[in-house]
Amino acid sequence: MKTVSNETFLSRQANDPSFENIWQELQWRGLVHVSTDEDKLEEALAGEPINYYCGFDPTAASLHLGHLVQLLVLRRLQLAGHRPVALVGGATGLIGDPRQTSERNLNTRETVEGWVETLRHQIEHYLSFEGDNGAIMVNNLDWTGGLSALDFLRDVGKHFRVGTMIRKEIVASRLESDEGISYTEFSYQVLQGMDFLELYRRHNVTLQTGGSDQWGNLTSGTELVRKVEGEHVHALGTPLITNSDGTKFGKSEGNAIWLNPEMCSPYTFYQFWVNTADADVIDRLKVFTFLTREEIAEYEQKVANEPFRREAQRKLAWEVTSLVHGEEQTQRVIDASAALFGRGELNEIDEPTLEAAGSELPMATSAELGSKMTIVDLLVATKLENSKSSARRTVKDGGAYLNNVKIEDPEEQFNASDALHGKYFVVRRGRRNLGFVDIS
RNA sequence: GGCAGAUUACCCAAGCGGCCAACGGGGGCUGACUGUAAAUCAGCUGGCAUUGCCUUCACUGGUUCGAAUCCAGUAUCUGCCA
Repeated sequence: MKTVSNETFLSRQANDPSFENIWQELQWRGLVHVSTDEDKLEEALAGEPINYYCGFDPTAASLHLGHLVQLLVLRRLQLAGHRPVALVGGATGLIGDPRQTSERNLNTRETVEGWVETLRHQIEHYLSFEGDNGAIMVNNLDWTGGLSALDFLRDVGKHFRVGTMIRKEIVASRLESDEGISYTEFSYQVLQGMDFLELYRRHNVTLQTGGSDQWGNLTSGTELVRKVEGEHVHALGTPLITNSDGTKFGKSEGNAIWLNPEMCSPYTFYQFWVNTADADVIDRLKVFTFLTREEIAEYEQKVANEPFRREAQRKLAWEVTSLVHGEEQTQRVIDASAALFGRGELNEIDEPTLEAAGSELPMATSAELGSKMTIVDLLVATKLENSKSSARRTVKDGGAYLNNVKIEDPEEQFNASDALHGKYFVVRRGRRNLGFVDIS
């Protein structure tokens, strides 16, 4: 989706000029958790443009919010004049980095190939490919795909000490767990190290960024470049984004917040941000928006003085949703949210507005329902519930609403005469989970 | 290659022949209270044609009136030995 208008959109982004340099700004935004020699890195980033990279492994059909943090770090550095190299892990995605919990199931080559393409398109949306420091896109399969196992062991393996490798935090914890770790996943850090070396040689890349959970893999690269090329290159690890209440950031209803609108609707995406807790909203503005230090300070005041207005949450949701889905789409979901969450009566909303709002929600049509329907049928058809058992439970709990009216009888039948404008139902589960049914 | 042990629902984890759709905790959902926030308290948390039935305790087969629980084989993992 790289278009001219995308470049226009990107051209409106800017770093905060009140900072002495980009390093200072990254620190203030809370984006630096660990790094190699801090003074030298700050110096490098404050000086002549450098080339830097971040890798994205195709382990799913879309990037998610964790990746967005990395994309924004890439973009902020690009805005500071440096050249980003975005790496898609066509090779590393075939292996999978070790996770804390358990060994991964390998995906097929075809699957990974497909995901490489979708990730590529997603990444292109966030970086500028124009101008002196236009981004470069690479795939690590290009330099590993043709490498024989023997060459790999002789040319690369020799530089890696097993003692160092097993001391990496993630490897050590997996070794100690009941699960253990396969040779495949154990080798992941070698592949990532190779990437840094390769990019240093091809594009003079001297900095790798990534999540702090990737720290072991990042240093694997800096060490390899030092051993082979005698050069001290840099690594920067961003902190894990956490919620103040201890829950995992970036999930809604147990599902990841994906950047792909097919996998997470813009409406759901927007709602996710609007629901950010007061205690977290300022941190989120720093990480996920280009608002300046001064602007964020104003929102901090607003959260402190009149939290019930939720202005910081609304601003955050607007900024991030338009970054990912565009302003036009964002305006549509805001209008939908206003109509459906409004205090007013649903049947006072005019038909076009209601229809537009509904189209942003999980939707069902009469084709999926009979002429007679119960609240249980409607909850399941709109996918607000996975099963009738679970829908019945919600009704029993008192959390089921049809057109803003609580429904307490799971057997009660509804038909067109109960619908808004004779054809629409707004189905709700709990306080804020909405679905839409069109029976026209 | 040898020996010993493990495999339970989203995660951790109990159960060791019937009282097991399976204790407990985490997570999640819903309600009360609210500001589409947090905290707190309460209920719920396999499916369906819901007073009943069906599928589930790694997999396949067996013993038994009856198995998550016993036996055999298979797979995967862990530890020790080689």
